[in-house]
Amino acid sequence: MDRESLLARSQAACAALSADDDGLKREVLSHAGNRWSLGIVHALGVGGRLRHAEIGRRMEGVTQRMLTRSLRQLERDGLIIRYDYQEKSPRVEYELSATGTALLEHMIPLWMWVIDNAAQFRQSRTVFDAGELSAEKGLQSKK
Amino acid sequence: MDRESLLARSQAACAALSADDDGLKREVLSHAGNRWSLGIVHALGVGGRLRHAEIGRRMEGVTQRMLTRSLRQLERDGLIIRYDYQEKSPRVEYELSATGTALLEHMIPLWMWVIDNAAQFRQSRTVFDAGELSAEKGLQSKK
DNA sequence: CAGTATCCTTGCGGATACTG
DNA sequence: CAGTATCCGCAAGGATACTG
Repeated sequence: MDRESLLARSQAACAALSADDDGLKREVLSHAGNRWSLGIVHALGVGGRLRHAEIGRRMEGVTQRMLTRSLRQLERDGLIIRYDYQEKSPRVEYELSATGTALLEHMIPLWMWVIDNAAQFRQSRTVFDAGELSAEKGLQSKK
Repeated sequence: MDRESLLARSQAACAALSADDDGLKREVLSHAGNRWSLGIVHALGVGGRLRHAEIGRRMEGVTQRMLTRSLRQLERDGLIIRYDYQEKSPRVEYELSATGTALLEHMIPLWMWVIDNAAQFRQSRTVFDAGELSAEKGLQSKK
């Protein structure tokens, strides 16, 4: 693709967006970026209404604490709804809210593209501090 | 919106996505979630090709260190391109790559929706540990 | 100007134990 | 089962000073 059309396209892309909203976007991203949030939304999107433990079962590696935390956060964000049956052997279910569903839907085109371009991202990991000082010195033993 | 169509829509939304890709999605999110990355991509989307300092000027509050870090990360991710003019009074410019532009474009519909639904997100901040123990006790003095 | 080099704070995320 | 309550490590992010 040539530079010019590239520039034109990206500017067109941004025409509708103001920098003022960056904070807002980052906030949304941080919600989804909360390590488990995205998986939970996805699980609820597929599974409908699920119990706490069932969600946990679908998410390899999550601890109870982080699951509860993430669910609470998502609830506060208005993305999911919590149903507490008030039974004495606890029974709580979660479900995507209308907002949560809409968010999920609006992410689809992005994910589709991401998956198609997976190769672009696979190799790069957040390195940051490492490599800052040793980029070509051969890696020092980590420990 | 009634529950049933909601469920149907969310399931349709997920039909194309497998859980296996969640790691990948989170990786992409984490790139964009790097506090400044999104703003940089946005700035470059609007501004075209910009110098280091010019980007810094457009991003209220960023430190040199974080700016350089984020730029390097984005470069490693293949989202931006770095042009070093090798002049003795340093002159470096950055520009969105084809991949970066495409990513930006694919995010537009999402941001449009987010902005329209800003009210949903404005109030909720990541609280996590705070409020875990005091949700309704009245907030304790922070500091 | 465009970075490095250091040092430091914050808080996310994990491990584990306990409870109604 | 669905949480709380603690404790902890580590990486992100910031502040500041210095350099080619």
